[in-house]
Amino acid sequence: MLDIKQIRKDPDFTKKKLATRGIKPETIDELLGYDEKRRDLIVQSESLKATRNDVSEKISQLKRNKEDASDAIDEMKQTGQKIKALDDQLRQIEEQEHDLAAHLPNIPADGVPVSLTEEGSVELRKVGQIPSFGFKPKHHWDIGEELGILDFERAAKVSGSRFVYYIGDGALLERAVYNFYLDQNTAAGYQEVIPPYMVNEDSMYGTGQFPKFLETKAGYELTGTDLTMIPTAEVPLVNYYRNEVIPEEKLPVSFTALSPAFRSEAGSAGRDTKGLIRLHQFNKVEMVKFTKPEDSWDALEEITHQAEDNLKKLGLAYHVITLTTSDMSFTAAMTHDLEVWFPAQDKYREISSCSNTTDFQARRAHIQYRDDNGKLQFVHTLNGSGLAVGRTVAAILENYQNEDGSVTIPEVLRPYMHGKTKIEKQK
RNA sequence: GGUGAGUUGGCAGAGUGGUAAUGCACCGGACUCGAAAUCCGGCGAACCGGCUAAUACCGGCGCGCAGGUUCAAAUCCUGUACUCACCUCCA
Repeated sequence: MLDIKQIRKDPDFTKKKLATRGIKPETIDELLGYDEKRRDLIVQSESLKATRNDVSEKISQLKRNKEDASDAIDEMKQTGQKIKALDDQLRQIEEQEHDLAAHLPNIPADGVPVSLTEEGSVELRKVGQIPSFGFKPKHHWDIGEELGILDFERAAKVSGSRFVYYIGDGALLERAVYNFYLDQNTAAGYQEVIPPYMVNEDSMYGTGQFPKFLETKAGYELTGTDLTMIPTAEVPLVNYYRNEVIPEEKLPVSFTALSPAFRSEAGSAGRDTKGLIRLHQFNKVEMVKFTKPEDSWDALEEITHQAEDNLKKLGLAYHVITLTTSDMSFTAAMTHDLEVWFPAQDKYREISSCSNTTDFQARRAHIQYRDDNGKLQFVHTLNGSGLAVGRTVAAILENYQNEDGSVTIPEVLRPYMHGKTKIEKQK
C-alpha cells in the first residue's frame, strides 16, 4: 500500500514512477479525486459531530436539572440523520478509494530497469562454469523417470497434471536439498520457522497477494473458510508480526522456513508442462527479513548473497539479474532474480527471487517499530527464496548427469544422503 | 464441536444509557547539597481531519472487531474473532 499523504504531496512523482509499471496517470488523478471528496466529507461530518457532542452535553445538564430538553432533542434528531447520511457517503468513497489504492503496485526504486515488458532486465553477474557434456544432456524429467526417482504419471492419476511423486533416492535428494538450505541459512543467522501452511484473508492481503490473487484465481482458497493454501512461506512469515510493534532492539529480524507452496498456475497453460519446473505444489526454503528503513538496501544485497552462496556450494552455474519495472512482483521496489543453468534447455531458469518491498507490505500489514524519538514507523520487509527446492533438484539432475544415466551427488549433499555419491537406477 | 468466563492506556484495574475513575509507570514542579520518600500539577488510549514552520493548537474517533437501537452507547441488542477453563474428540 502506498502512502496517500505522499501521493497527495507529490502526485507527479507517483505518476511518473507508476507509469513505468503500466499504471495510467489518470488512475492517480482518480485516486486523488476520491481522497479530496473523502476529506471534504470528513470535515462536514466532524463539524456536525462536534455540535452533537456540545448539545448532548446540554441535554444531559437539562435532564439532570429536571428541565425540558425536547427542543434540543428534536434538533439533534435531524443532526443525527445528517451525520448518518454523510457517513454513508463517506464509507462509499472510502471503499472506492481503498479499492483503487489496494491495486497500485509499489514504487520502483531508482536503478530498476524501466521497461513495460520483462525484456530489459539487467545482468549483474554471472557465476560458475557452465558444464559441457560429451553427449547430449537429457531433460531432468527423462533422467528422473528413467532412474525411477520421479513419477509424474501416477501423480497425474492421483492428483492431476503438475504434480509429482518423489521416490526413493529422489525423495532423499529433495530432503537433502532442503535440509542443506535450512542449515546454511540458520548458520548465516536466519531463525528457522515452521509456519502454518494455510492463512486467512487478512494475511493474504497483508503481503499483497490479495486482492489480485482472487481476481486472477492464482491461489487455492478453501471452500467454506477464509483460508488459503500458502503460495509461499513469505505470507505466514511476514504476517508473523502483522498489527504489531517490533521492539527496536530485535531488528533486523531474519526468518527462514521450509514450506510447500501451492499455486494454481492459472494462465500458465502450455508453459513448462513437463518436469519439476512448474507444479501446483512444490517445496521452497524461504528467507524473510524485517529491517529499519535505512537498512533495507543492504539487507537486499545480503539476502541475495545468501541465496547465491547456497547455489555456489552446490556447484551450479547461475547468473543474477535485476528485474524490470514491469516484471517485478506487485509488492517489490526492487527484485534480484537468480537463474540457474539448465543444460538440456540450454538456458538459465529462475530459481530464486529476492525483493525489497520497502514499507509496502508493512503498511498493509501494520508492522511498525518505535524509532529513537519514540515515534512509530513502518519497518521494511524483504523476502527471498533460499531456494526453490524442486527446481534445485531438477538443476542437479541435469547438471550432474552422467552418460550412463546416473547422477553424481554434489559433494555438500552427500552427508545428507548417507554418504551416497551417485544416484543409480532404482530396483 | 459443546458450555461458561473474559477482552478497557505501557501495565494493573473500576465503570449496566449522559460522554472513560484510580493505582503503578512516565513528564514537570516543590522540598533536598543531591537522591529516595512525600506533596502539587500534568501527560498518556496504534489513528483521522482542519490549520500549520510545528511532533504546537482545535476537532473527530477511540473500551477486541463489525453492525444495530437511541438526542446520547464502554454500558442495551445482533453477529463475529481471539484468550482462558471444563467437557467432547484426536495425531
